[in-house]
Amino acid sequence: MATTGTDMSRMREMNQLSIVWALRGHPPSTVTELARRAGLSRPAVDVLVQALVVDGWAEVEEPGGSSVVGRPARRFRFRATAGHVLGIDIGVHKILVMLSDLEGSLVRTVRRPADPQAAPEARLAAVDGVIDEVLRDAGMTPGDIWAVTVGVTGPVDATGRTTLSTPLPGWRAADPAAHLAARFSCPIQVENDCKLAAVAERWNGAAQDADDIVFLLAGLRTGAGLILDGTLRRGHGGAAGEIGALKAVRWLTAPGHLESCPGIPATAAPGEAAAWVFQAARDGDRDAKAAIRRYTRDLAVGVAALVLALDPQVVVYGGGFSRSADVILDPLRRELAKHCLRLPELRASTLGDESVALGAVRLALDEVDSRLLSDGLAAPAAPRR
Amino acid sequence: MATTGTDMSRMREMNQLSIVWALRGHPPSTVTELARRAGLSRPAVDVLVQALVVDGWAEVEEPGGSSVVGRPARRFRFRATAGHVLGIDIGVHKILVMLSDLEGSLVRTVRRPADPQAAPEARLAAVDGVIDEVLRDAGMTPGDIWAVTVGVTGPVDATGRTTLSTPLPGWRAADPAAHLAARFSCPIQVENDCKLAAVAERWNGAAQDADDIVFLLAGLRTGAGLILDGTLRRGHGGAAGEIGALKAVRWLTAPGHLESCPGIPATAAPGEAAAWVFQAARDGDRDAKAAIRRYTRDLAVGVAALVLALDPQVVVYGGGFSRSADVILDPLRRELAKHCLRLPELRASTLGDESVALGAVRLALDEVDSRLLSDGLAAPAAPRR
DNA sequence: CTGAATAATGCTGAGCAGTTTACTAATCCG
DNA sequence: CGGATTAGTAAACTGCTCAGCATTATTCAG
Repeated sequence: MATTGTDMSRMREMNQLSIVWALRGHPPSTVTELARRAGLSRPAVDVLVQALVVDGWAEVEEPGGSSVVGRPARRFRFRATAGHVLGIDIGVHKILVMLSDLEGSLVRTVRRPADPQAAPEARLAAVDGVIDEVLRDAGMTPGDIWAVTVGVTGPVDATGRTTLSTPLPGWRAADPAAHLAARFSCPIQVENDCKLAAVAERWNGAAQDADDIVFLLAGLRTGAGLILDGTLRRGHGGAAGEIGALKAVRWLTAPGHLESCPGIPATAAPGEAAAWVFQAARDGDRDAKAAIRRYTRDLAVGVAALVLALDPQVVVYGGGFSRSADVILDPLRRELAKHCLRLPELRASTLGDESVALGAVRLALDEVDSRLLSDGLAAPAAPRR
Repeated sequence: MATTGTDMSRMREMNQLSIVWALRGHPPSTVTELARRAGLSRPAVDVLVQALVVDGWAEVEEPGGSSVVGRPARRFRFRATAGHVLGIDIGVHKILVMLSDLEGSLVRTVRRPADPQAAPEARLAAVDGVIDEVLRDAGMTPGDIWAVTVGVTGPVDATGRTTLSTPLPGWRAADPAAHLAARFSCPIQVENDCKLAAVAERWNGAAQDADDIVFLLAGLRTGAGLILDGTLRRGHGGAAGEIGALKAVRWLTAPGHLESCPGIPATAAPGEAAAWVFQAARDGDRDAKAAIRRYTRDLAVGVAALVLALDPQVVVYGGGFSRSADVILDPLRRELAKHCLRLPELRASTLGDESVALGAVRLALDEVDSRLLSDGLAAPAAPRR
């Protein structure tokens, strides 16, 4: 614990930050309200917030129709558009780019299908194209972006590479951070998709109230992201949550139970077989229900391992299959109960397939915040690496 | 992130704390050295440290034989004896109580064997006896103790009970925190033994350099404690690390491979069978080596689950069997390699069976520190709950 | 033994940030 | 139009840190 000494300029910086924190996430506020929220006196807040306005971090909203007696107060608002961040999901089948302001409001979202077989260079070129489109639509340049976070499939090491394993063809040698660094001078972060989705569910999704979360990204592949004590846990080498690699955990073969269900029309594409099974189960099909039971039985072993290892409050079921959570959660819960000491809540994702990109946005915003805390508030500007 | 406003008195408090932090863990220091460490000016440090001396947090060491030219500097030292904490290990076979000063130096350690069959009341009475002995030897009263942490076997919930499971007879209904609260008015914490041992290994043991640690408490029972990003993780219900409850993980039966090893003398007590096998393996006995292989094969499944779930930097092998780590680590490492994506370092505990009590001391000290950070430095006194 | 050299201490004034208090300004309502 | 109410603002005050300089205690050379 390295408590470091403080002088008065640092104190002012901290107080200015506390005003920023009091402004954000609230409707436009009067000086009095800010003073109460930040625990400072009115005159002090007045001076600080004026400085924030001058620097461009805040803006005044001239008083509207105030229905109370007395002199109407100026209301100050955090200038969320002072900076923007990008959250990018590079998936096997799609590329999703989100542009967000500093408060997390999405300015622009563009989704493009991707060729599952595309080589890394082609995939990254496609990403560049989507980014260009987003920036053009928003009238921005790369210099306006303060942080970029990219979600990819597979465990991500400290350099932003996925050297251990990934289903994206050729991707083990790819270096998306280096690729983006050529265009963006701001901090660039690459992160595993499951981890980002977990972050998103805690931010805006199904687990906003929980501090200990296991997120399952369930689809034709299965992965997990872990949030403990409110913070994403990556593990020493960035490979936390890769319980699916354990042979005793049948995550690799679990979705096969769905695809091998009797009755699937021969015309169904590989990705559609599972959806057919889920629909059939909803309609009461016995074979489909049995297939789901087999799927959840295999899935539950790995989930139980995570639950027993981490004792989370909530397990969020997300990913492509989460649309069919209505027919999966109950069987899964029953299977889990057989293994666990204490059963956590089991919830369905509310963010669907936008969770990865949303989590990327959140992590990029966190990066901006941590720069603010360490470097203080100079006039708003894109941080450099 | 609730950044709160700061005024000048709070700033002084923080600076005083930063002086305390700069004093602790260093040899007696001059004002100049403190100023450098705390990032403050000499005059400021001078005033602050004098106040600390007046309040009893620090003491002056009159200059000894200084061999340098010039006026000899006063040297200040953290008054570690201003307060003390207790770390208590309530084991199945032993009770271990450690009295430590605020710097973590052990003042007094007393170990007593315990009856494995003792009922909770008898066990707690025995604990009281050991505590009395420790306090008497040190010339202290319960009022001199600032924090108490107790280690017990089994997952501990938020109230300090072990309602889920524990091998201590009748202990599920026991409430050691309430029992101790009758005598101590300071904060009392109950924690799982594996978790405490993990804390100790990071503090003073085999994993001081690591932030992500899986600690194995291996003996006739097997358990785990997790440290992630430098902090003990308890899980939402305090049951993190209980991977041994998973049926696919054969931790319950793993030690049986050792006890059923052919060649064990019939005279050996149950607890000594394992030790005999380890010694026989050292001497080259094939059966013993095979038994160890079977043991590590079963152990490795659960360890691999933890490693894959958390991706730690280090796995520490501790507990009763850790004395025989020389014949266990290599086979275990080989088995682990079969399961894991990335093999963490595997190390033997250096604290042996004192780790639980030491971890309890560390957690009690952490409790004191967090009180200091939140309540500030009044004159040193035992905090109340 | 004395005085120069050295290094730490202690003191004083300047500067800065936030608080308190009192006063002025703007609006609503009767 | 005046009183009530609330917001903004100026001045005095407190408390803190810092820089610089005088003071003090010690060593060492002559």
